[in-house]
Amino acid sequence: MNKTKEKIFKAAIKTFSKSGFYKTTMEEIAENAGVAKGTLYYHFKSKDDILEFLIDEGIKILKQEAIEEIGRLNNAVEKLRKIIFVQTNFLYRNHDFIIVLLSQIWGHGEVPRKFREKLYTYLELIENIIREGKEQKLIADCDEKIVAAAFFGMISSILALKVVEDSDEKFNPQDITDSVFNFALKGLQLQ
Amino acid sequence: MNKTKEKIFKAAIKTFSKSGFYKTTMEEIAENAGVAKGTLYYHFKSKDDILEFLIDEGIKILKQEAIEEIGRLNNAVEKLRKIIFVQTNFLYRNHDFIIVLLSQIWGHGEVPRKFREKLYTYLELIENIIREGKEQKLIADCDEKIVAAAFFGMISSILALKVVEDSDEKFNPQDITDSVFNFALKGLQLQ
Amino acid sequence: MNKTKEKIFKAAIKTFSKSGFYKTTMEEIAENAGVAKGTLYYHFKSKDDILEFLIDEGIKILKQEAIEEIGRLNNAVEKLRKIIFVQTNFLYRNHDFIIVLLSQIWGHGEVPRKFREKLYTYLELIENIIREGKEQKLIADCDEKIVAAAFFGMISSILALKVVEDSDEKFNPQDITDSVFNFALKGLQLQ
Amino acid sequence: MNKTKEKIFKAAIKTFSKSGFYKTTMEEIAENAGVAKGTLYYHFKSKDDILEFLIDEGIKILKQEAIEEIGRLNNAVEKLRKIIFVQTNFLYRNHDFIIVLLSQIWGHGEVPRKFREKLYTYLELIENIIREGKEQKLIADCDEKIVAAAFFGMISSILALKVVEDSDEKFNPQDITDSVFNFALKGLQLQ
DNA sequence: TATGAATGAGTCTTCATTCAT
DNA sequence: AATGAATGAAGACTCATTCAT
Repeated sequence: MNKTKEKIFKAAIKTFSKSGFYKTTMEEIAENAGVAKGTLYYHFKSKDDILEFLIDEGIKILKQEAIEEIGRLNNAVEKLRKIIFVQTNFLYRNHDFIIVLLSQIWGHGEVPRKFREKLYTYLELIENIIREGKEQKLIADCDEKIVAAAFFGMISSILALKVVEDSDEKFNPQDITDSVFNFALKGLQLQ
Repeated sequence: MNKTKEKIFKAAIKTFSKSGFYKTTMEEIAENAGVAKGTLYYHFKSKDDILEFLIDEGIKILKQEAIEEIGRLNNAVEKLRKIIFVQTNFLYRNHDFIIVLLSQIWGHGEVPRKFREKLYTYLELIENIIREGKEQKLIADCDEKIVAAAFFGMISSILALKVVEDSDEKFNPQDITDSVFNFALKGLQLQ
Repeated sequence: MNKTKEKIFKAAIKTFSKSGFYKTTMEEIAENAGVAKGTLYYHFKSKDDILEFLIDEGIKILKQEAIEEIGRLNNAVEKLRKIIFVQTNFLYRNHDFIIVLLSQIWGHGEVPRKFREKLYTYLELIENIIREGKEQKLIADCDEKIVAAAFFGMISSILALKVVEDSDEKFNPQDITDSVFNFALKGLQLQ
Repeated sequence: MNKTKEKIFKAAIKTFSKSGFYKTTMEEIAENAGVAKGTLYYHFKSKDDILEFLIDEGIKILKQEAIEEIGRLNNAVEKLRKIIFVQTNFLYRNHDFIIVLLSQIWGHGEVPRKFREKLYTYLELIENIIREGKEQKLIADCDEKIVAAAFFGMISSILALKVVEDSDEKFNPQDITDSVFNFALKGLQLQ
């Protein structure tokens, strides 16, 4: 990704998350990127194309980070803790990305469907860990697909609802990871 | 809500969930409702107004159902199980609503913020139950806000991702409720 | 064709012939028609659609006039004289139309091809007369298709080149008809 | 005309005739010429300039060929036959040129007017021959301007309508010349 | 209550042209 | 001589909204 394209990329994420995809105009993106409107079209086919590129790129990076961190571990439970941290941390650093993503993946249309497909490639990582954990007798019987969806939705909601709202100082990736890990692994119920 | 207004209301939910709020035109809503475009403006101030009405109505009903079901119970854990069921069941019956909601609540803008405020009135129900459970020594120490957000995101994601995608016959509200309840209360880890 | 559509129709012909199809803006057409830009799109799908409608309509009228006038006659040579007059007269009254038509029918593209197809339905009238004349032993052996194309091109050129250029008072439909008829029937050569 | 300029020239004719002047982009011309977009501007002032150059060049060559061929003859009727052949043959070899020309010379605008002026210098050749023929008592009384326009329109139409459409094997310059000559000199009417 | 023709502000997109290299 | 990234003016088109009937 060359210099100009990256400026556009960053401006687009910021602007989409601030105003939403549809209320964002190409004019605005160009302004925020410090280039002329026509330049956007030199680097991207269309406004839709910017969105797709942005979601592609985001999920790709999230997946890469997850794969790298998980690779070194053997224990499925430890992998889960790690993946919670990676996702939390990534969304914490890129909360604009998660806002854009969450605004675009729902619905019956062709576009949200396409974006969900991309997301699934990430969810599969989680599913695999769950499956592994069940084989290792570390994780209880459950439907991996449901659990993967639950993980994604849980973390994203927490981050998107919270990050957007308050800027609570104690609201940091490590604390959230701990909360979510406890919740997800041990459950809420006192034994 | 009179007959015509209800026709519009239903057409709007269906159309928003199918094409998204922005790609949906007033023309389309009118067509699907079987009325003329002008009629929409007799019953609603604007397109935004239809959306707001629709989200208001949805959250109001979800809350009502939850309050009714929970009212009879004392045990916080049972209340949680119930609320999982109510939300699952509601979203199962009204998956178009959750699609619309999930597409609109994220972002820094004034509109998503307004909708989040409405959602919070529902999340508070969950927070209260958690708090109650902690007092009853049934539920472990945790951050209620985070847990409420987690519950909402978890269930919504499962429903929105699944319902839209496959039409798995065994994918029914009761099974999902059980899965989610087990997951949330006992955690994934084998003891 | 209702009142508004007709206003647009007339403004479009005038504007296209003055500035050419591509240099004409929808704004201009709207101004000349005395309506708002959006109104154009209420009555026509697109700028291309206006052009197509206009060419359809023009050729339809030209054909109707020709058929009406020819119907009463039996002699193929008289029919030819009549058709020369009809075409000359029509183009004289609608010189803006012929300018638009002649600017659009050439080329390998899909659009000019479509317009030529429409024109052919008129040229067939001429071909039939030629064929008839040959059967009646009034007209010499020749290729009808070539002659029909020649007739059309000859008359159109004269009208388009002349009408546009000078406003010669003696330049009237009847005189041109006589010239063309003499030229076409008797040829240039002195016997 | 150097090598690069000629590549551009040829690419331009081909592309203009294929897509029309307005739908043709500088990008396309550059691609078809195998050069970069900027290079077009090294050799031509603008897109309009390419068009003008191309029409200038075409008419210049047509005129040159006509003058050369006619020069050797004395008889006006033979000159006419020759000029029909030259024009037919030229347009047959350069049908892309005639398509471009015919698409650009009509209309009230400044540009088509300018191109018509260029065309007139060719039409004058025909007018002169007619005038000469009348003096030689070989050609009947007629309006030279009208006849010249008729000749041009007739031949161009035949070529442009036919050449573009079918690739009839018997459709060759010599046969067309014969048809047109017979038609123009002796007329259609059986004596 | 309901209609639908008309509106015009707002946007995406195209593309000829420029210019530093 | 040639390149191609960058520009921004211009234009087609959309669509929420209005209003006379």
